[in-house]
Amino acid sequence: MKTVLLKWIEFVVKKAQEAGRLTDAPCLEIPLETPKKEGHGDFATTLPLILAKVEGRPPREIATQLAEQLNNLALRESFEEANRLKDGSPLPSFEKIEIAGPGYINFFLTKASWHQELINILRADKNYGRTSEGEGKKVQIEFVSANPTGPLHVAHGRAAALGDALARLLKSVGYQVDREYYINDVGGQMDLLGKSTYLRYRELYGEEINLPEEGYQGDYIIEIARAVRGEESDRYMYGPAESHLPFFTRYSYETILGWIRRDLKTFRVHFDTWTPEAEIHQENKIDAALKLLESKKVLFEDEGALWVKTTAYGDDKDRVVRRRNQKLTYFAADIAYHREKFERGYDRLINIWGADHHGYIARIKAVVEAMGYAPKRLQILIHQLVNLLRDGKQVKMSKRSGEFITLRDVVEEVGVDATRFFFLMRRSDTSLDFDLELAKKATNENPVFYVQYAHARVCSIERVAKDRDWDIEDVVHNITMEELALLALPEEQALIKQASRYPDLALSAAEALEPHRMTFYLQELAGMLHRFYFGHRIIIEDAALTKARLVLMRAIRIVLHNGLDLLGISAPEQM
RNA sequence: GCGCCUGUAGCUCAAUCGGAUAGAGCAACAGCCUUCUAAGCUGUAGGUUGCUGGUUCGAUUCCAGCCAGGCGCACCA
Repeated sequence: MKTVLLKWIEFVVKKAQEAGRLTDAPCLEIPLETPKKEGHGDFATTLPLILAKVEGRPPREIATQLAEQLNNLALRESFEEANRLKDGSPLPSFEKIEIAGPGYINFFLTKASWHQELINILRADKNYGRTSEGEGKKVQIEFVSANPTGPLHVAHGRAAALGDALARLLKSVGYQVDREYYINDVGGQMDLLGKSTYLRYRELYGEEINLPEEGYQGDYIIEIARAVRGEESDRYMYGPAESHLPFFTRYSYETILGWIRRDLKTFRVHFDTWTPEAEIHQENKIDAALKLLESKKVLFEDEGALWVKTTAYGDDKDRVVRRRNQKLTYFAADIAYHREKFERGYDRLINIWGADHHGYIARIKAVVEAMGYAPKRLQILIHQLVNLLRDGKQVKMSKRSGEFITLRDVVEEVGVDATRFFFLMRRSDTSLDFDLELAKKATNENPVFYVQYAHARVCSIERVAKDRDWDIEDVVHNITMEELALLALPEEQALIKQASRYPDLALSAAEALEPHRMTFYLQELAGMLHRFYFGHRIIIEDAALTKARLVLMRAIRIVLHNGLDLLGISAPEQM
């Protein structure tokens, strides 16, 4: 609806420019919003206010002139002629076009236009809201990527929900999306993990142990040690530790990665690719990346270490890629990893990182640019950490001390749907309070139920209608514009309008990488549905009106379903 | 000290790339179930958008400087 209207305005502006009524100033983007106030029409543009400066004329004068052209029937015909070829939806008919305030143009659409949109929703059904703006470009989203040294905790859950919702959103607007998990299976942390398990294992045999300060303290390490004892008995009690540690490292790593995979699966987050850092270290991938940097003349040696001059690209200090002891840094692998991602043919890369990694952005962007990739192609989304509360009191969590609440704990208590919705309700760059007690309540304080209940409610209405011998599918597929004309109440109009905003909302949420907009939208739509339900009966004596309202309900159901689906949340038919 | 993020109703948060009178939920108070699901609905109340300037027709939004909070500033990953 909005898209076609935008095209129409664009068309009129272009014609005006051709006719010399407007200067040829390149009009970047035409603003078109849905006003908050009823009296301001269905859509409004501030275009005249923007043009006023370039034109050197009062905005109202420009508005008057544009409005005249927007009402011009001959122009309209030629637009429709041009547009028909591109399978555009029909241009809505206008009740009136009005000039208001300092120079707004307000569009009032006829009721019939809105009824037509209802039919569009029903026809598109599960595809309603899907667009092709992404033009099939390839996007990769790398997220979670938690170190395999412990179970996923709550903040990882936020990243998982965010990345998955973004993937769904981008896919729905026409991108080809891959989800990727980068496994940091290299480095001192892995040795420490193996050592921690080994010590716990010895402890099981009665030995007094001293876990190193930096070691992993969590009970899950003991759990892994027990598993080793179960499978291997006491064979690792003998001989030097050094010869056993690799086994313990690998065993712990595999066990934990198994947990991570399992928990993500439970959370309904699927990854297309799991890339171990170790893989990057093989096959000379790092050498190749460093050679590329060398050819760009950004590598230099100092004090026996190899550095990359990231300050040349906006970083605040240069970074080491090979230490004095000749070991490569994590950063070196990350450079090679990003190079590989670009070489795999992605148009866009999106990394989702926790706020504690934000200091890393400048250097990775610098190095990407240094390698010759447009820095715009890499977007890094930072999500602030999660404040876990219990009864309003902060729970301090630290993987090292072993005191934390896992994603799994939360999902088991609260459920996948509620957990995902909670994580997605807030903008990612604000910190998130997650009160376990509150979330566990799962009552009406939890907004996911509000939205799901709206969907279930429509389904319930349809069940009752069927009991009373309504053939819903027949009604939905064979409704006519004449029958829909019975939907004349302001509440009905408002519901249709809100539902029609859905495609535009999905698009803007995807473009802004802000899934939280969808949660707010759905709450609004659900609220309108509940209010309508309370004020009006759907199935009534008047068969014609019943028919029209059943169609309206179905349209709302479709939008609620599709919206929840974009968030990876189920739309139950019964609650 | 430097950098990034955030300051909006008592609390948690929105606000459509700068638009018209800044909106929801929770908490509080008063109501609504013989009806298609009360996990719902109706009503009341709540604001100098952290502070001070600037940019312009117009600022919660952009810029500068303060104030407060969070996070980061490794030849760790």
